[in-house]
Amino acid sequence: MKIATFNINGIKARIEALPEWLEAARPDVVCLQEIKSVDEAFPREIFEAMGYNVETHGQKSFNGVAILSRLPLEDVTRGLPGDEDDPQARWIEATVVGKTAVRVCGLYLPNGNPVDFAPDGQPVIAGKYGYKLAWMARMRARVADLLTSEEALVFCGDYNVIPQAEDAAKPEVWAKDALYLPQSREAFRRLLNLGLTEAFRARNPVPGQYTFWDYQAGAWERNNGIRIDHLLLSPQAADLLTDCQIDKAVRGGDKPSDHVPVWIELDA
DNA sequence: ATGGCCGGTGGAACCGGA
Repeated sequence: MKIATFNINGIKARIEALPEWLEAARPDVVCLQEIKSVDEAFPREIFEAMGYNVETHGQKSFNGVAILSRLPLEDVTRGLPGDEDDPQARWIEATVVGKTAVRVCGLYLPNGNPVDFAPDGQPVIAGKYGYKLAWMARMRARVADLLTSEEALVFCGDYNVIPQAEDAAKPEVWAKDALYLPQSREAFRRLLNLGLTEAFRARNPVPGQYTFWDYQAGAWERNNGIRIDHLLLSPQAADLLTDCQIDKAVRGGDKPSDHVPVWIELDA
């Protein structure tokens, strides 16, 4: 079972590039982030015609996540538990019914910038950065809850976290950024410490592998990237992991997203 | 990580992104 994550930065803008990649990569399941569309406006027919079941959790203008799957999807839920008043569409779950059932959670973790700093140099945990860290705490609670089921779990998406220095071409410039602050990286490690395996790092112990290159300042041409799109696996899913790759070439295609797909192969 | 972009909104600038 091939499961991918892809921040498409707008479904309307990627209406050609996304089907092209699906045709070439043929994932069984793909979690999309930043669909930037309400559910009613998502062009589901295009993907249904390609054999995918389509489940969306969108909103107007920003954010929005979706799951496309060639295999049946069951028990679809929308929204990250822990704050019923959160209007931002950043979380969707579904159980993929293959040889082995896999619970797939697609997520678009808040960016968190800009960050304010106190006179002592510490980041102020408020505003957008406060929302990011609170969201990560909510996610941790949801992950812990799901782990009690002992099923194969995949948490994939745009985490907006650079885990380590080797995951950025120029780590020094990110020192005061919400994607790389110690508090963000600690919260990411706290997720891993629940017992999750970060699929790419588990299989590729090489630095300088990125999933995002900014549109500005020739970042792609200079390979000035960061690795922020991740797939985290429960022990039951990690036992089935046979491969994990970044589809870097997608960034060099026509009208690309600023992110590229990352995928795993599970023996499931 | 900014000189340099892009997408969405709404019909011109502006916000949000990372």
